[in-house]
Amino acid sequence: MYPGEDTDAPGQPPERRAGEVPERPTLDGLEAKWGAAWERERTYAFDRTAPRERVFSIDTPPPTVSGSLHVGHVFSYTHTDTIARYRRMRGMDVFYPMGWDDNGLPTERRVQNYYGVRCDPQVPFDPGFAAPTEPPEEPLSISRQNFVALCLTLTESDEQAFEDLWRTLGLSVDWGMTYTTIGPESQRISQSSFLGLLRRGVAYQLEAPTLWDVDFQTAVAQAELEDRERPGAMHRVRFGREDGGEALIDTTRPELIGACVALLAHPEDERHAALVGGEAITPLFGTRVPVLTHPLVQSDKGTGLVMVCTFGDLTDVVWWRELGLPVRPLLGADGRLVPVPWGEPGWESRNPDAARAAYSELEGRTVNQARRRIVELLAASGELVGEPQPIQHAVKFFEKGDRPVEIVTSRQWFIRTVEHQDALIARGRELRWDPPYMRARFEDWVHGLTGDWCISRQRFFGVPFPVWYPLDEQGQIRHEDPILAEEAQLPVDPSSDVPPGYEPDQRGTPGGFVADPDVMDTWATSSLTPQIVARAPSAASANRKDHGAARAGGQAVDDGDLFERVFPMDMRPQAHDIIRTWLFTTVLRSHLDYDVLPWREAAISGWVLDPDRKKMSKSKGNVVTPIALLEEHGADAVRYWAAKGRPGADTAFDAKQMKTGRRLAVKLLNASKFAIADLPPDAAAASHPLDRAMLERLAGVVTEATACFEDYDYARALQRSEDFFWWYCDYYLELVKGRRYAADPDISASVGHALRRSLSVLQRLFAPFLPFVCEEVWSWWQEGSVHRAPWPQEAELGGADGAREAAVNGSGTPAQRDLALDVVGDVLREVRKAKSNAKQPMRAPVERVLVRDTQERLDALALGADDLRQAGSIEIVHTEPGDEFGVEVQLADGNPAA
RNA sequence: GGGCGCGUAGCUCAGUGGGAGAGCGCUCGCUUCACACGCGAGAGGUCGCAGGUUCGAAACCCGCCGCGCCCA
Repeated sequence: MYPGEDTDAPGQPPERRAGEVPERPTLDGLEAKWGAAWERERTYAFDRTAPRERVFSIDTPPPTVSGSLHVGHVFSYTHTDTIARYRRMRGMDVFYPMGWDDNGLPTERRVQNYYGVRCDPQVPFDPGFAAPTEPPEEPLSISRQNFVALCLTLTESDEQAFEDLWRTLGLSVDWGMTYTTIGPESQRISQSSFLGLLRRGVAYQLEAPTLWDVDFQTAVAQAELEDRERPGAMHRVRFGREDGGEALIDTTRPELIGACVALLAHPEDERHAALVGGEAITPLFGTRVPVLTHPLVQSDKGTGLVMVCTFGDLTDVVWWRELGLPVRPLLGADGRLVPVPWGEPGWESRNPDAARAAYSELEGRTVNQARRRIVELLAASGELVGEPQPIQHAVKFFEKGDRPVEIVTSRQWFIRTVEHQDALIARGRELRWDPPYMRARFEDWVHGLTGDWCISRQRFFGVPFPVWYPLDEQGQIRHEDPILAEEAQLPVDPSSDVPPGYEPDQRGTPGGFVADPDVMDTWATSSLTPQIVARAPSAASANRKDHGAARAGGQAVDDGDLFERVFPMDMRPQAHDIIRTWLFTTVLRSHLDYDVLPWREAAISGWVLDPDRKKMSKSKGNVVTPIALLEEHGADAVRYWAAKGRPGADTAFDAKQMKTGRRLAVKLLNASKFAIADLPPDAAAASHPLDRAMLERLAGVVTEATACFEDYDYARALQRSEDFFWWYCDYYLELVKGRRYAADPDISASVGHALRRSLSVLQRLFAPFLPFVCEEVWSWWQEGSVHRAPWPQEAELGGADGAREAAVNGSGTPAQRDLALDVVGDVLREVRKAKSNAKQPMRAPVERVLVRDTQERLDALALGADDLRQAGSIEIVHTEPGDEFGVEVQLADGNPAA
């Protein structure tokens, strides 16, 4: 029960009031109580009038809205929040918005499964459409507009659930600044940036070989690929020659023999030198193909001779481009073999009838089906040499896909990246990386770029390209002559909006226009999160780069100079798995549009692994839901576990750490209650040597924790504070109990002073980690929120105060006082051990203690002997100089115990 | 194949040139006037292996083994 809880109306949390310490403090309910208070008092609101030098801006990762947050999110977002809270207490105005990444394939997939629908752009819009209450057996085909509406509905409820979870976790986000990547502002900025790139020739459209997912039937980007080990087979196939000879090649993709356009050998491979320059003839299809050389051919693989197809893998694309080979595409967008005209130009054959007959066995089949069949055909014709050899090999998959990516020629939008490689490496070196070794991943990725970034997707729930195409008099699309939206129009949906200079009824008519049907890759928008949160002004007609860094020449939209106050931002927190996607693309876009880094620092967090050190994933069934965690342990305890995870390091999920965190939070409640309830009178300064020594130790902790935070080492800051706090509770608080309850205010006031100072500092030291319990204990005796209180400083603890030093007599030098804490602690431990060995309670009286130690340590002991006697219930403490530390304890019952 | 990281007590981890540590778990004890969601005490380690540098190595260097990730 909290103060005032029973008198306030239900649902209305009690107003903050200082000075009341509950009889039985508890952690239960603190999340709801203080979550509501922070909202009411706008504790974390960003002050838009703050000058840039006082702003600390954070480019928070917008979590993908496709179901639920998992414990890995809780982990890394907590790291960011500890930094945000630290900076806020340091007096910074923290710009800390939250976003939701809701556009893109994950949402489409979720909507498909949740409602049992599929998007079919051919289906007309149904204004009265309502989603089925139960997903039907067969997916329902619905229009693009209805599909997008369902996506918006579902993401909205998901986003509310996400926000609730983040509030319960205690993220100190300004919830008045939330954005979504499908929202109008994101669309405007995304389209505006795209148009700028297009005008400057940095974005371009090209009909080209493109990585293609045959299930989603969309282009995908290099960054979205992953290798998966899959079983395959190496087939040795005999090609013919005009002179009747043969050429043997090895391939894992015999189904593409019909698409073969050349054979290649390494230029220095003597074995095939005679063949090079001549021609070979494909089996089954009888097509003549040239035999050429290229340095990328690996002579040690198979026969050293490879076939180049349209297109079996990315290397085929390189060869096709560099050797100027023709195309012979066999694969359709759905991953099946398309009909082709054998015998006609481009599909020449020595025997078109045989080619047609063989191909009829393959046409319309999937890649796998065609592969099985062609192996049978090759075996029957004697052109398969030996048996296929089973192998394990890495196959490229779209990271969200179920079948290997294919390479299909199609018209797509690209952003130039390859020519900026050097500049991007240089940007990566300007950036501060935490931990520093993460930069290697960025450089690896940039060095490995093989093509420009394909940003168009043949999907539905995304930001559309703000582009239409004119139709000529025959109704043919003139792709080379796109009509661009005007800045003032943005955001536009070209499928419903009309381009400048046209009428709506000209859509799809000869001489009229059609919309670009594609949407942007989700990263094409996510890469602009700094611009989105900062509400980047439109570029208008001028391009941004012409106006210099971070100073767009265009008109402000509605937030005036917010952009200039927060951009470039201070920190980008994110996990290491999306360095090649989110981090890379954000650096790229900022470089291209503003010629500047988007942020000063990238703080890279690790993953949460299950106790077997495997990545947590739904398919393994080892996912822990954050809500259950928060309910079981409480937000502060979960945050404690997260904050123990060092920057960049993967961390095993460990509920025991949460129990430890809860223990710490409970300890803070009880220690605060002990210290604050019936506080002794205050003094101008601590006069007792042990009080002063404790404060001096704490000053050292403050210095260290501050340095850790400045170095982004929140975990060590917590560790140092915690180490001190447990010592403080176990030794200091026990030692001073006698003086704390002393009737003489001259004695108790020194403790009163020390307790006030230390508790205040400790509550603030823990505030970034345990925001709920710290706010609770702070509210018992202080005005305002602890999260708006100043970060503690050494000077508060009177450490280096020369005047005060002189005013207090008999408390030794700082070194002697600190030693006194050690020696008193050592002796107390021995006394406790004696009682423990004698199976006596700790309060059991001790008749006599003899301490043998060096004179220096005995002198120090004298400074705290009174407190030692009290804490150990010791009658007399004798000392005896010696070389070795030793303690003899005489318990009051007469039995020597040690 | 290249790169990065990791390997310390049963578990999770801290410790970067000079005493091998913490929490949890385990054993024993204590209803001590803030706290039994507690307190006290104790047991437990050849610091992955091998070599080198050094007066001195868990730490620095070299090699190997194992695990994870990124890239090809």
